[in-house]
Amino acid sequence: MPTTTQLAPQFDPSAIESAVYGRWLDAGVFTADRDSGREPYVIVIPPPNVTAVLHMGHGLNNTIQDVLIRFERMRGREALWLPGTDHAGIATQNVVERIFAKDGRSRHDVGREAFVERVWHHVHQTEGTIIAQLKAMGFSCDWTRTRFTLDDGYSAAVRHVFVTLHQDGLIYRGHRVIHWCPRCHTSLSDEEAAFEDTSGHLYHIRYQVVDPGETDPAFVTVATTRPETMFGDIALVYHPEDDRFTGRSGLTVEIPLTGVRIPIGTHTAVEREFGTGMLKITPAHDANDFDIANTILPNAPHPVILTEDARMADDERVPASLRGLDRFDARKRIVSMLEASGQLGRVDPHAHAVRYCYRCHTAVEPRLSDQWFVKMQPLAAPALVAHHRGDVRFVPDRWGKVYEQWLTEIRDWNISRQLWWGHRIPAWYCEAAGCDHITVSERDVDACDACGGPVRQDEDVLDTWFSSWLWPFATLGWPERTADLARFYPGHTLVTAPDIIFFWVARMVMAGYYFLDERPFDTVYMNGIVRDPQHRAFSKSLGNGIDPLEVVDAYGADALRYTVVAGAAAGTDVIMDRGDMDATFAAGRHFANKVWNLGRFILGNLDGAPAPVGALDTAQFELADRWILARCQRIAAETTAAMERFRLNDAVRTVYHFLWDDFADWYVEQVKPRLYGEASGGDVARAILCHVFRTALTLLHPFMPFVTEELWAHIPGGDEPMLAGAAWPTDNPALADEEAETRFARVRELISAVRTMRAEYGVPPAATVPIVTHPATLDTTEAFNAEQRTIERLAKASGLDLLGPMTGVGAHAVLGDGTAVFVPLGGAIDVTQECARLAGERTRLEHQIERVAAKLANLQFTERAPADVVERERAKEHTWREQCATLGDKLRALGC
RNA sequence: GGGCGAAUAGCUCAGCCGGUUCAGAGCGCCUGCCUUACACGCAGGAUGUCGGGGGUUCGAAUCCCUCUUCGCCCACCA
Repeated sequence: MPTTTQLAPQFDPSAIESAVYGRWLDAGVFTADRDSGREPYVIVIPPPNVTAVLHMGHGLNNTIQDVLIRFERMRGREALWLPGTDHAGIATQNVVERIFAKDGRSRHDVGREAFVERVWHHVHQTEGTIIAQLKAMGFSCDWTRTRFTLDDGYSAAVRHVFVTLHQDGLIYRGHRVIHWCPRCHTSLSDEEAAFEDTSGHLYHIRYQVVDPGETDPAFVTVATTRPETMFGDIALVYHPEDDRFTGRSGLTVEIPLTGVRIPIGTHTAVEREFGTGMLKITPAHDANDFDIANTILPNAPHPVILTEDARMADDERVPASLRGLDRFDARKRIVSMLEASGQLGRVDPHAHAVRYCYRCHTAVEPRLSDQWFVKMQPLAAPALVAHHRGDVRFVPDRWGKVYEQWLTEIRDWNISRQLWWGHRIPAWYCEAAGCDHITVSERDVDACDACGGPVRQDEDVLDTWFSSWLWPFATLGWPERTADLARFYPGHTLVTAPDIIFFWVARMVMAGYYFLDERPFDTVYMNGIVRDPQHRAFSKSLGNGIDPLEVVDAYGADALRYTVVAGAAAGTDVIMDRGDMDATFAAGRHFANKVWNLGRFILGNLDGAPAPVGALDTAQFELADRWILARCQRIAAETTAAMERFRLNDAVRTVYHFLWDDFADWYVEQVKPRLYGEASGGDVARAILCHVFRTALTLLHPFMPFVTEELWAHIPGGDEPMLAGAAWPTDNPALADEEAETRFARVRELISAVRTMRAEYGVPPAATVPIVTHPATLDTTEAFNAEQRTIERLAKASGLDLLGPMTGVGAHAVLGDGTAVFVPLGGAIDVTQECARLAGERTRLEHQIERVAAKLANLQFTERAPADVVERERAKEHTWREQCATLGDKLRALGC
C-alpha cells in the first residue's frame, strides 16, 4: 500500500508528466475505435501552420478541445480528436525564402525543385516540434490518425475537389484585377489582403484638354491618391448628372508628362462629392476602374504599367526617366515633375484604407491578371440555411452574425497563387498551335484532352485554404468512402478563434454541404485571443509571446491548462503577462499542488483499501459524511451542466472550490480525529474520503489530466485502471441530502463566527476557549444533539471547547438563523491588558476624529474648497467613527 | 460609412435572459500561525457611488436611451 513517503510533499509536474503521457499512449486510450458501437464525438484540430512552433494561443485553443474531448470520452462516447498540421502555403514559403535570403539568395536562384525540397525539410522539423508541444500539454489526440494538408491522400482529395468544381462550372479561369503582393509575388484572395487605415495624400492633377472649344476649359483636374498609376489611365469620367462638367463628355485630354490622349466619359459610379468629381480610369490597377472601363470602353486595352514587383514598367506609356523606379519613389518623382510642369494642384492629407498582404504586410497592388476563381454564391447558400436552421451554431452566438454577413456578401474566391509551395493546380494548357484548350484532371496528363497536343501544367499552386476547407472529411480518407468517414463524419465541435471565420469556418461548412451533403460540425466554439497586458495580440515582432513549453517546464501542463480555461469565458480574450509569469500561473500551480497534497494526506491515512461507499452502513454516517456526499453529488451535476453549456470556466471553478473549500478545508479537517483514532468511525471516513476524492479527480481530469491521473493510480477503489478511460460521475439521487447541507452550513457558520471572535480579541492560537450557544434555538431541538457532536469535533480541531454558562466577560455573535454564540474570554486572554490596549486604540482614534472634524469645520468656511478633499476627509471621519464604535462594543463585552 | 464588443476591488477577470450565493474569484495587500497533507499552506481582515447621465420597474451591475473612452470586424469615395 502506498504511503506518503512515495509522494513528494510538493507536486513536481516534470517528475510525472512524460511517464503519465506514456501510459496513456501505451493503453491506447486516445485511439478512436471505429467498431465500438458507441456514439461518436469528433473534433478536428485546427491544424497549426508548420511555419513555426506553437504559442500560447494554440495552448488555449487546444486545451479547450482536449477538455471537451476528455469529457465526452469519459461520458462514454467514442471520442476522436483528429490532429494534424497545415502546409500554410504562402506563410511557409516566406519563412524558407527568408532562410535563403540570409545567404543573399532568392528562390529563383535555388530553383523550384530544390526550393520545395528545402521547405519539406523545414516542415518536418517544425512538425516534430509542434507534435512534441501538443503532447507536452497533455492533449489526447488520436496520433494514429495524424494528417498533413499536403500528404499524398490529402492531395488526392484536393485534386478531386478542383476537378469536381470545375466540371460543375464553379471553378473558372478569370481575367480581372486581383490583389497582388509585390513582395510575395503572388495574387491573394480578398480575405488575405486586409484593409488598414493609412494616412496618405490626395493629389490634384491637371489633365490638359486637347483642342478645347471656346466654352471648354484648358484643363480638368482629377484627384487621386495614386499619381503613379496615371500612365495606365484610359479615360476620365464624371457623374452624368454632375452640372459642373456638363458637356465635357467626349472631350479628349492628355495624360500629364506623356501626352497620351484619353477621352472623357460619364459613369454613375462616380461619387460627386469626392475630390473634384472627376475620376481617372486605370483599368489594370484598380478593380472598380476595371469594371467602369468595361462598360464605357469595352474594347479598349488595359495597359499594365507596373511590374510584378511594383516598379514602373519598361513601357512606352511610362516616361523613360521613371522606368524601373519603385512605385513609391516614382510617386515622389512624379509629384515634383508635375509641380515643375505646373500640372499639380492642391495636395491634401487624406486618410484612407489600404490593403496589405496578411503575410508580409506589404501594400497590396491591384493588378490585372489571369487567375482561377471559385464561384461562391452556390456554395454559400446551404451554409446560410444551415445557420438559419440552427444546424450550425456559434458559441457565443453573436459570431453567427459575422458568419452570415460574409456569406451574404460573398464574392468569388481567387484560389491560384504564384507560389511554389502548395498543391499544384491540376490544369494543363495545350501548346499546340490554334488550340487553347485547358485539360483539368485528377491524374497527371501529358496530352491535350481536345487535340492530343503537347501540354504544360499550370505553374501555380492553390490557396492554402483551398485544402484547409476540406479538413473535416479529407482527413478521414475522402474521397474514398472509408470506414472512418462513415463513422466519424459529420463531426461535432469546432474550436477556433474568430479571426478565421471567413478563411476557414465558413468555407468548411460550404465544402461539407457541397461534397458530403452534411454539416462538418454542429457547434463552433469561439475561443478568445491571447494578448499581453497592453491588449496586443502575441506576435514574434513584439517579442511578447509565451512559449507553452516554457510554461510547462516552469509550472506544469496542468497549471497552464487551468490558467487558460479558468481565465477564459467563451469568446473572451485572455490576458497573459510575460513579465510576471509567476502571478499569471500561480492559481493553477497552487491548485495542482493542493490536489497533490490532498492525495498525499488520504494515502497517508489509509489502512488498506476501504470498503466501497455503497457497502457502508449509512446509520454510521455523521452529519459531515452525509453533507460531503450530498455536496459531491451536487457538484458533479453542476459541473456536467456547465460542460454541456460550454461554460468550461464555470465547470473548472466549480470543481476547484469543491475540492479546496469544501473537501479540504472542512471535510478533511472534520474527519481528522476519526482518522487518528481519537474518535470512532475512522473506517467510514476513509471510505468516504476515497470515494469523494476519486469523484473529484474524475471531474477535474479533463482540465488537469496529469496530476489527477497520477493520483488515480494510487488511490484505491477505482474500477478503471486509467482515469482517462474512467466513467464520468452519473447522477446519484440517493446521495442528495438537503437537510445535511443546510445543517452543515450552520455548523460552518458557527465555527467561522468563533474564529472571527478569537482573531478579533487576540486569543492566542494555543489557548482553548469554551463556547456557548443559546439554548433556545439549538439546544432543545433533536437535530442539535447530532450536530452537537460535530460541532464539538470541529471545535476541538480548532482548539475550542463547548462548555460553560453564557454569562460573564466574553464576545458574542448572532448567526444567520438567530442562534446566539457566546465566547467567554476570561480564561483565554488577559482581560485587563486587552482592555488597556483597546482603550488606547480608542483614544488614538478619538484624537484623529477631533482633528479631522476641525479640518472639516475650517474647510466649510474656505471658499472653493476642493470637493474631493472634503469628500476624502468626510470618508475618513466616517470610517474612524465606525471603528470607534466597534471598539466601544468590544470594551463593553470585556466589561471595561 | 456600416456593424460588433468592452468599461465591475490595486491587477486580470467572472456575474449581465432583473429580486437568496449578488456585489464575487484568483493574484496582490494587512494581521496571526512552520497546527506531522500542503507556507504553492491555514485562520482572520481591508478594498468597489459595478465608466458618466437619463429612463423602465416595487426593485437594475443585470433591461432601454444617451454620452465618454478603448478595441475589433466589414466596406469599390478614387
